[in-house]
Amino acid sequence: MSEVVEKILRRTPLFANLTDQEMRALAGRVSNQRFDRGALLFSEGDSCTGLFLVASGRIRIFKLSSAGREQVLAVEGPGSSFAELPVFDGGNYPASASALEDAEVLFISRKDFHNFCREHPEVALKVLAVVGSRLRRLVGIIEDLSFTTVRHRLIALVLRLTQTSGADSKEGVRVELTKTHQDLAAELGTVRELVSRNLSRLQAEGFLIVEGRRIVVKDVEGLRREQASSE
Amino acid sequence: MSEVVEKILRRTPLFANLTDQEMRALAGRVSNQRFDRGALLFSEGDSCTGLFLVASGRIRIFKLSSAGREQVLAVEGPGSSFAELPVFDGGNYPASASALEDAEVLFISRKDFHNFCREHPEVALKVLAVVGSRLRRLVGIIEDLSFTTVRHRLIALVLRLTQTSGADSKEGVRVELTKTHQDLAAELGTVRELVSRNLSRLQAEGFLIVEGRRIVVKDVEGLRREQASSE
DNA sequence: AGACCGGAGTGACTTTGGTCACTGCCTCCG
DNA sequence: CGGAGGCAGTGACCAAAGTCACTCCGGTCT
Repeated sequence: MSEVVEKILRRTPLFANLTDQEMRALAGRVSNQRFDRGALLFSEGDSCTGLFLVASGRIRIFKLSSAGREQVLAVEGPGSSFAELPVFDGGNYPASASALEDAEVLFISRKDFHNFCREHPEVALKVLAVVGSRLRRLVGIIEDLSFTTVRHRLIALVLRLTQTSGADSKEGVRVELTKTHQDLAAELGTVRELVSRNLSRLQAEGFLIVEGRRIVVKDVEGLRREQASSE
Repeated sequence: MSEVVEKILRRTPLFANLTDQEMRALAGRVSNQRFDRGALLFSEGDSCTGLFLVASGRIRIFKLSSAGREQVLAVEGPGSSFAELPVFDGGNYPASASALEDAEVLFISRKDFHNFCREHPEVALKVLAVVGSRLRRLVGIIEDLSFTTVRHRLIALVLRLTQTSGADSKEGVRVELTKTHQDLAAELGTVRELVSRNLSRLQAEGFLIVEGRRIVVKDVEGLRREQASSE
């Protein structure tokens, strides 16, 4: 197992450039967990036991409202760490985490990671950098929620997908929605119905075609203009 | 000047328990700036030159939308640091900062602070703790924006004020709004008019009395119940 | 095949948020 | 003293967000 763990550690930016020896020391303290799709890794308010690293699959970090609505804060893929922060400020997890797909996750206990950072100042600085980008993302979410509409956010999400996983075809850029409308709603900070309606409206306006869980974007430029005009 | 600077540094949690010698080394690298009420310390997108510490006054960190609306992310008082993060991830400031009151601020350049953290791993860990609570606050803002109404947030703000700066009187708890409705709106993520209207409504419902820029909360328990019922 | 279930689409409606325009009220200042 | 400018309150709208209730569809389990 240890070699596998080391391979994964190498791939995570946090630990990318440790010496072999340091790596081995760290790997020894790491445990390995599996989660089925949909499983809960921890809930908001749980006391923080340590740091997680994603080995495979994707993990969704989210808030749950008392009315049952969800707001996604981040989705972390292989190589990403999460829950770094409660490790340091000693508080509880501020949000919940669940597996978006079957996932493998590495785990380092609070104490072990703490000590490791103390011995390796560069790692602490790396953590700060990672946390910095996390903070930027949160600020971005706040900006979106505070200043824009669901329509705007949906367009942004579609455009992002065309860039990251779009496939050109005769009629436009083909994009797979891997998730349900429910999931999309949680990412956009709204409810299922509004996702559905707004997608329909974009189709009616000729920007894209909805084919079940696949979308063909016919007018990428048009969407860009739409988005820019409401900013 | 150096002694004054040291006194302030002692008061900021980040550097509270350095040795005298370390403190002197740090103090030598710190510069001192004054800002008038309303002055801009930096704007979103500016490249990050270093870390700030508040010596006196309060600093407002906020986002500005293209439509001219503001969303406050944090208000930092004496002893707090801000803009720690861009220092480490090398990016630009993700938000703007202005002085809510006349303020004195200490400044440490990116490079100096970076080096200092490298030499003093405990400081890096402290920074992580500070950043952790910052992240918690941002998550709280997201939660509020995504799940609650303006009314709810306003009630929460009033209740917070009664606790931190409320003065009991015959008719209820007296609270000073030091800021304009415009400012409150920016903190709540809405517009001036809604603050005004919601305050009026709370008054009509008998929870409080508005007397210019002062509020007398007549029914703290009632407000608590209102808030709980919509969560 | 039939039953069931989760996801999706949608009509009708309510509530909330936001905009515009205007009024009135201070306070500061020439 | 009188005007200017900033802040606050409000009525009349309008648009976006959210709710409820239902239908439809496609897969899958038995």
